Amino acid sequence: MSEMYNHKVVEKEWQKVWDDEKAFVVENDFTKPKFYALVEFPYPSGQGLHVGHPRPYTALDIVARKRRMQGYNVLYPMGWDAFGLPTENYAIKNKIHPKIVTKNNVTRFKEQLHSLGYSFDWEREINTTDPEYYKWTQWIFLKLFKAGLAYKKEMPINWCTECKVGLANEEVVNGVCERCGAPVVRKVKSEWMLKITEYADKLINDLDGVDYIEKVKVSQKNWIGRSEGGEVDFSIKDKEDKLRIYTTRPDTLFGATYMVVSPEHPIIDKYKDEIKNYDALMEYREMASRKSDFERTELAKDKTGVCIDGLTAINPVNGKEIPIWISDYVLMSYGTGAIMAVPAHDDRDWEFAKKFNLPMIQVVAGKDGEVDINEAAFTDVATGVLINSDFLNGLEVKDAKVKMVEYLEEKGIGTKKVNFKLRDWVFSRQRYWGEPIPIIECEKCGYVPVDESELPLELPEVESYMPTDSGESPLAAMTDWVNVKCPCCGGPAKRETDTMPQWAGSSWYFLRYTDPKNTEALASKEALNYWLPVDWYNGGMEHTTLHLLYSRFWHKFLYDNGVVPTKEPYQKRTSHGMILGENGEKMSKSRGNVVNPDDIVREYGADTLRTYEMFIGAFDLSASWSEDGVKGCRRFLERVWKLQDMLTDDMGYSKDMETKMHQTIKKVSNDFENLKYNTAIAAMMALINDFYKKNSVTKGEFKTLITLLNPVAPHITEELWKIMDFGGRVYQTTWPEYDEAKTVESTVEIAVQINGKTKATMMIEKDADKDSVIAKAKEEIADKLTGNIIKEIYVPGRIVNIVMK
RNA sequence: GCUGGUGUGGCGGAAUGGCAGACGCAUCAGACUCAAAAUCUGACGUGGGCAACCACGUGCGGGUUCAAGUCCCGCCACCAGCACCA
Repeated sequence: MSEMYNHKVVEKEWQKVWDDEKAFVVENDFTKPKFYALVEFPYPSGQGLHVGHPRPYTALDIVARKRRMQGYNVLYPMGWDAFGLPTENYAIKNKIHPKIVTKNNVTRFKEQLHSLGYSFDWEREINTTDPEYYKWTQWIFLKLFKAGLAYKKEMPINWCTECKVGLANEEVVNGVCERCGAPVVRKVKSEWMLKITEYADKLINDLDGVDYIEKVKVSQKNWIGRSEGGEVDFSIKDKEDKLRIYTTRPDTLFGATYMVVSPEHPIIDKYKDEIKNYDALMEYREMASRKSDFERTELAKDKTGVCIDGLTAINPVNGKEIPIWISDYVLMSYGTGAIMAVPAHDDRDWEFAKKFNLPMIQVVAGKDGEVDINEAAFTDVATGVLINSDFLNGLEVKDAKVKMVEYLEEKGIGTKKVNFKLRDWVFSRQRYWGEPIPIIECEKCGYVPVDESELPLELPEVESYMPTDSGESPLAAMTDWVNVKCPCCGGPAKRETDTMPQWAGSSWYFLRYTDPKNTEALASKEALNYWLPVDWYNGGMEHTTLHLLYSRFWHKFLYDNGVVPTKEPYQKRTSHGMILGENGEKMSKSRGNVVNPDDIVREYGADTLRTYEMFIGAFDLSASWSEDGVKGCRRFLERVWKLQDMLTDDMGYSKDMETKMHQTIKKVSNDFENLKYNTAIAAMMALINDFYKKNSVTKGEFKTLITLLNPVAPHITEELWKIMDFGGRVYQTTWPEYDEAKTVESTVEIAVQINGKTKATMMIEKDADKDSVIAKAKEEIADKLTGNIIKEIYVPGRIVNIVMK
């Protein structure tokens, strides 16, 4: 009898062997086919690893291990996205330097990951807070600056009242801070911005060439928000100036009955003296600016506004005079900050017109059926036909749009125009624990980049990391560090004291893994040419419009500057679902449903945890934790272990198992590549159930099973391999092959149906001809063939269906 | 409101248009045991029947098809993301 399986001993033992043998250290051997698998590197928080982390890590570890066995040179690296607020806050609270906090957290995380037996190449470990790493983050920033894509701007920013830091639009969720949940208010500050909008078109178009799961592509496209329309100039009565608007519905121009400009629109100040109700407008503007984003959206249902008394616009297509209003539903930051209002065909304009009793003109009719614009705006572009619109009458909406734009261009009063929702990236953070922005501000020379030779510009040691209410970074108090000579003119100058956001270091980390110790460049050309693009990148959906978009932007910029060889960083992107608590709710301390992976590893073993997380359900859907499920997976591994006691010496497959073996190899091989880990494991469970039924397994069958299972449960399978004396290691063996011909049974059971309902089953030779199968089927159900047979259907190897009346 | 996704036993979940419920969990029974646990074996959608068998079953209502969980049309519920973007 075999000994009991002791995961504590076995797992430690093999983790040490893999380390000693440098089993997963990858060389830049450019002659072998490469496979670059990437998972999002974690933020090393004080809480340690969560059971959610192993799900994606195990999934790609399985693929990485399998691909190695298939002869690929596999890069599967890991590192630390270690700048960030929680570390800084912890440091402030406990008066420990963030550097030390980070180091401790990284040590803990690394031990935990190590205990799970991942095949990461730890010699390529990177850390975004390492000056040798962030030297290149700063280098990329300087390149962006020199290319005019980094600029400083006075702007209202999203200010988190709790973190005391400016946030990117993407970090504000429902008007509160994504991280701490405190309200976000507007605050005007001078901030570094990155012109991601310059790449808006490429970021959308190049999605066509990559293999991302559909929902990621869709949400990136929605976030970038490309819309096609036109800009039109409306004259202002008795004035030189024109009021330019943006619209996606140029076809409805004849239906414009008033205009609305944003409360901040410059036209108001320009004609201050002629506007009779200027004070009222100012009051409205003041009120609008005081509202937080949250309040603005909360109050969205109720439209507010003031009519400008003293200015009148003229509709350029029919010369009609129409009033100009201000309202906060028109945003200065999108389009031109002014719109033409067509209440009959736009929901927002309709609400506004209803509230202020403004006229409506219907210019689009339903193709068939009446449309009552007094009930609601008619916005259906698919079926609408133009009316009351002079030369557009009778045209469908899409043709009318084209014709109107042609007309406007011809008359010189408008042009075709594409707009995006995407805004430039707010890149400044008023914090200590981030990459210093390598810029010096000189009164004479303006913003001067730090010379490349001085990189990395290291974070100075400061006394206090406390953020300030004034909105300045803690670095601002470091006068020795701040006051420098201008590299340009030698005069007195000051360093930038804002730091970069956490997204900076993670925007290019996958490049560094290809050549992590390079001191001359962020990575060598050879390494980049060989390894890029990342073949398979898995990460959370929550990063779709943040990290994923930002890193694609940086990569495209680097591509345009000849630094990287591919347009896109990632060839394939998948996303895992969340792991919920036993009660089906999100795991959190306050809900008391948190499972600690260390406990599971201690009690059941890493292999069990890995197997369970892969078996739990469809990879992309969220799944609830179940300790009973964990036990079931442990039981499965023990059943594999105990197969040792039913071995026969045969190194091949037994005759009755041959088909099943080939089927299983095929299923497992395919499922591992297609995120169907649960069914791959189910297939292996079914296989060993067969061995148990026979109480017998050949050495050949066992060897194949061990190899197939190895990517999921690497420790127990290495141990079994050693006990069996199969030679070498599982990780060095080759992946089993299957013979397609042998995956098909020679005799198969098929169903016999009458009118689609199964009445019997029977065994047939797989290549028996139709007539004999049907004849046999009729015999099988002879007593039930009571009516007239209309049709006889035979789907080879599947089913016979007799259609009867 | 818009976009995407999901809906199948007591539970987690399987099913290239071809025998719905693989695999696992829980439950029940048997074997082993003085006993329990563990382990092994078996049963396990619902209703009816001693039975062989019959009927009904994949959120709801229609449709296509010899055949629908799967395809089409119309709904409902839940989850996620976006949301005054003209």
